[in-house]
Amino acid sequence: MKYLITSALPYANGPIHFGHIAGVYLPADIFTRHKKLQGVRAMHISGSDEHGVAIMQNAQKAGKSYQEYVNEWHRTHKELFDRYDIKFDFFGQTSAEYHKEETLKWFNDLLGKGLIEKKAEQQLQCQSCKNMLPDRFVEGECYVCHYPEARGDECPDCGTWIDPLKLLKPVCKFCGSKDVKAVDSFQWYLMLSKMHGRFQEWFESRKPLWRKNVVPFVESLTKDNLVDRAITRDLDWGIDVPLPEAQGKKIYVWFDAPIGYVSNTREFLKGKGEDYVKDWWDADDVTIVNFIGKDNIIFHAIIFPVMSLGTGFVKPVTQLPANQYVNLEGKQFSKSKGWYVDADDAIARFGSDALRFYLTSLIPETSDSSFTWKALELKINSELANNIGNFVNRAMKFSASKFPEGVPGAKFDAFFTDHAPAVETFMKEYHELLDSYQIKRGQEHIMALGSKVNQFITERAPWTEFKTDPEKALETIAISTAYVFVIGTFFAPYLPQLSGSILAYFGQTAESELVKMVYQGDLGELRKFFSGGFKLQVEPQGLVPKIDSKLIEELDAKLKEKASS
RNA sequence: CGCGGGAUGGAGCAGUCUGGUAGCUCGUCGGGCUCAUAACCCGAAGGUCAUAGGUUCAAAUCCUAUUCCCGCAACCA
Repeated sequence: MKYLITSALPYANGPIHFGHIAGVYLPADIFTRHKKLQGVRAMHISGSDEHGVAIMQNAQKAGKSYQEYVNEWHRTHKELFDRYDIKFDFFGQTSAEYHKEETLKWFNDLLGKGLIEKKAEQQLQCQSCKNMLPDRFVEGECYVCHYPEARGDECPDCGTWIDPLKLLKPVCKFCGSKDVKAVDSFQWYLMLSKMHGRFQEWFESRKPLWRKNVVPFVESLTKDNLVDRAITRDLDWGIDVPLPEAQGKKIYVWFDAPIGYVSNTREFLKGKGEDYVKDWWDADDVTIVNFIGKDNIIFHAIIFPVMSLGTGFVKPVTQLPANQYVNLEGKQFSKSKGWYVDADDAIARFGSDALRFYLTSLIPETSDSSFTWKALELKINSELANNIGNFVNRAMKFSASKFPEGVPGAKFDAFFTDHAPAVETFMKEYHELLDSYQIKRGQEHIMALGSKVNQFITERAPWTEFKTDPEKALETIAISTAYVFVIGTFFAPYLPQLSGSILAYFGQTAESELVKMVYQGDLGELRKFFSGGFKLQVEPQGLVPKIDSKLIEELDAKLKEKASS
C-alpha cells in the first residue's frame, strides 16, 4: 500500500490563515509524516492554484502582471509552510508549462470521448468595460424577492439560485456600469450528466469510508442527476482552450486546479525512475487522500472523480477527509474587516511547536472550531508545557544531576517486562486513530500517555528512593527515560521540533532507523539500544517555553481594536 | 425558502452509525509531594445530554415535530 496525499491547492490570491492551516495543510502534513514513519511509501503533493478571475482583478489592482502576481503569492505561501514545518514532497504552480500539458491531455481526452461538448448559451456582457460577466461578477435585483443586491449566483436574502440572465437591473462588478446586456455566446461543457450512472456506482463504494459531513451532502446533490457545467470562460488569463474556434477562451480554473495534483506529481517524479500514472495515480495499491475544506467537497467528491472516471487516467479519490472551518472567536476570518490574525506574525512569536500543537487541537473534524489567543496560552502552558515538557524535563534533569555517569543497561529491563505491554497497546490505539484520520485525537492520546508517566514518576518518587534505595531510583529513571524516548518518537508527526529536541538526548532524529522501528511498535529494537546503558547526549533543558500572558493580552486587545476600527 | 453541519457539567470537545451504569482536556475547590518550567500527584463539587412527544424492559444514542446557532461551496479551507 502506498499513499498519495494531496492538500487543496491554495489560491494564489491572498494570505493563508489559521483556518487553512488547521483545516487542511497541518492534518495533511501530520498524516504524511505518520505514514512515512510507519515505513509506508507516501508523498504529499500540493501547489498554488493560479488561474481565475479573482486573481486577474487583484493583479490589475496591484499593477502587476498576472504571472508576477501569482509568483509572489506562491513564494509567500511556500515560505509560510516552511515556518510551520509543513512539508510537501512537491509544491508546484498551475501556471507552469507542465501543468498546461497535463490539463490539455485531460481536456482532449474527455473531448474525444464526448464528455466535453460545445453548447450555445447566453451570457451577460458589460457594454462599458466589455468583460463577459461570470455569475459572481454581476449584481442586481432579485427577480423573486426584489432584494436589491442579489448576486449573480444566489440571492443572499431569499436564497434563490439566481439565473444571472434574469437578474433585474444588472450591474457589472468590474467597472460598476449598469450597461449590461445578454449576448449570444458558447462554451464547452463537462457532460457530468452522461456519467451519472458510473458516478453513483463509484460513490456507493465510498460511502462507508467517508465522513458524515461529506456523504449526505454529496448524496443530496447527485441523487437524481448530475448537472453539466461550463468549463471554459472568456478571459485572458488561464490555459487556452485547444481548439481553433475557441479564440480567446480559457479553461475554467476549477477544471484545471484538481489536475494540479496530478501534474505536480508528474513534475516531482520527472527523472526519478517512476511513472506518475502507473506507479502512483493508477497503481493497484495506491490510496489517494485529498485533504480539503468543506467548501471544496463538490469538486473533490463529484467533479474531479467524474473527470477521473471519464478519462480513466487516474483512480478517483479514496479518502476525503473534509474539515469544517476554523473561525476567529466564533466569527469567520475576514482580512478586510480586520478580523484577522497574521499567521506569519504568530509563528514568529510562538514558534512551530506551540502553533502546531494548538492548531491540531482546533482541527475542525466534525464541526467548526474557534481560534482564540487565550486558548492558545492555556493549551500551551497548562497542557504541552506542564504535561509533556515538564515530564521530559524532570526526568532528564534528575537523571543528569543524580546519575551523571549514566544509567546501566540492565536497569532498563523493568521497562520492557512491566511497561512494554501497556506501551504496545498505546501504540496500537495511536496508529488506529491516525489511520482513521482522527488526527486531533491522536495528539490527545499522546497527552494521555504524558499524564500516565507523570503519575508513574510521582508514585515511585525517585527523589525519596534515591535516599533509601539508590538502585531502585536508578531503575525508576531508566523507565522514565524509556518513556521519554517513546514520547519523543510519537510526537514526531505532530511536533517535529520538540520531537527532534527530545530525540537528540538519545543522539537520534526522526529519520533514524531506530526511531522508525519504535514508531512501528518494535520495542525489541529499543531494548537493544538501551542494553548498552544510556548517557544523555545533550544537556537537558526546558523544551517547551511558556507563553507570556501579557503578550497574549496585548495581541487580544490589538485584534479587537483593529476589528472595531 | 432550500441544502448541510451543530446544540452534552463554567469553557472546549468525545460518545450518536452498532440503544444498556454520561467520558476526556482545561478551569474551580480541598489535600499531598518537592525531582521538575509556581510544575506534578490524589480527591471533590458540577450535567434531567436544546425542547416536546413517540418506540423500547432500557434512549444522549432510534422515530416525529419544534427552537436556536453556524455555513452556503460550484472564483475565499
